[in-house]
Amino acid sequence: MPVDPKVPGSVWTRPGRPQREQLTREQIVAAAIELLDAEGVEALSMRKLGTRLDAAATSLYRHVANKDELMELVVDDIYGELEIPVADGPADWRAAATRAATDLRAMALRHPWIAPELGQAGLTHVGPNTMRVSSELLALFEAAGFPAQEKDRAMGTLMAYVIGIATSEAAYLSLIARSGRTEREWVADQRPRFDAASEEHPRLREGGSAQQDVDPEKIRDDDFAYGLDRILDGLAARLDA
Amino acid sequence: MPVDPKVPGSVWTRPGRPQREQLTREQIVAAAIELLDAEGVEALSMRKLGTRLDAAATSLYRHVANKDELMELVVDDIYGELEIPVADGPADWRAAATRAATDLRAMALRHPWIAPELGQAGLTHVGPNTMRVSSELLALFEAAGFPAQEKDRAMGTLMAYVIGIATSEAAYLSLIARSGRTEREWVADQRPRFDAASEEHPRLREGGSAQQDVDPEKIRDDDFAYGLDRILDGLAARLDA
DNA sequence: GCAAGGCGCGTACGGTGTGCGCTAACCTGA
DNA sequence: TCAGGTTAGCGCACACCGTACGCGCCTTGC
Repeated sequence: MPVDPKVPGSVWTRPGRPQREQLTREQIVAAAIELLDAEGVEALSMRKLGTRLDAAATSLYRHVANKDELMELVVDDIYGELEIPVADGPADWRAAATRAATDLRAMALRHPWIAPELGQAGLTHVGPNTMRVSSELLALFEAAGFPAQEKDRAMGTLMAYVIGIATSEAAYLSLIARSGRTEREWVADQRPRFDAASEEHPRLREGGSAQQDVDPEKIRDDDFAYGLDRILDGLAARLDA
Repeated sequence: MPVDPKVPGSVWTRPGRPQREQLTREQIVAAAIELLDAEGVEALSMRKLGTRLDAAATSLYRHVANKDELMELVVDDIYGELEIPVADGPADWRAAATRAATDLRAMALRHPWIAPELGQAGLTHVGPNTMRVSSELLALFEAAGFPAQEKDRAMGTLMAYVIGIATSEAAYLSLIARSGRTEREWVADQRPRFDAASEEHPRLREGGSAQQDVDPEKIRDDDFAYGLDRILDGLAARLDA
């Protein structure tokens, strides 16, 4: 006696509201982000997303053209988390750029699945948040004193660095997360395998063994800061010339 | 009267050699690279790959644990295309680093599907070519004069930049390739849409409109070289200090 | 009160990665 | 030379995937 097949329109089964409140784009994007954060990019399927919203998979297509477009919306939504500082002039440019780059990396590590998508978002995604962030970053380099032909390149350099490093870190962290261990445990577990494999490439070992007892998360933070400083040094030198 | 179902062992149907020459890992990897170069990463399926090798999809699993492992092998194979120059000392370090970075970018643009994978190949992939390249790059930074604790970081900075920029470029070029136009045509086609979308972000337009008639490929080359020079400037400054 | 349009959904199609167990060919040792 | 064990290729099947299509309900505008 399945009641499921939806009896016509009995007032009793329909609680005033349309029984199934409207699906919205915002809802869908938000649920997709939840799912992505919780289970990663390969776990996101239209069916699972539908289930999470108490809807059929195909219902989503009324609000989103296809899965690729959904990912574009999702990426743009995440860009909304970013607040790019305003530089008042060359004096505080460097601090502002450091903060912007640090925030961008932090954003990518909060949502590790986003890193590979970030690279693709340059010219091809034109969502409002993506464009706002680009524009604000450009303003930052403009305030720094970069001439019109160079501010794009300077921004591109910084962005490429952050995206590159975040992609690597995110992949590494996802791997660890899937293994169910903490980062420290994982590093310790992998050492023998790593040592054995690097037997004929002794150079690969040196760096790591020196700081065997340092918190791996701090190492990553410091590595990022090191590269960022070098790049800002290089850009600053260009400004002075 | 289908002869297909493999008559027992008649000497006539079996031409001395085992009728179906052995599948090998190398063959599979080579065919996968062909397929990836020709049709991109989302077109690579075990079934298609099997067809290309006149084999059933499941036969591949005798030589490769799963698709992810296949991709690891493929990435390492591509790394084999790289030849990292040797730096004899601080004097020619910069030229060597420039060549290594340029070659790495060229490799990624020859095989656009590889860029997103590159980021993930850091610590998690330990193939022979990947490790050789890492080791040779480290040697390069060592010859430059970076102390032991810093050469890893210096290398990481450069690699992150190249991977970041190559990921963006590869995504952009793949998009264009799928559209069937040349890069120049595509850029021209997109301009109206781009202008409209950037109406409220005028800064986004400036950079592009100045060099409207320059070959877009040259622009990308120059942009890459610009960032590379800034980063090497920053690293060199560190060496001097 | 009625027509029209939007929306959710069931069904279905053509794909995907890959586990399982069969068969036939090969290699080994006696 | 032959028996036995090991291996490689394969057909089948399963559980999933993205998404096109068309039905029927509900809401809205008149």
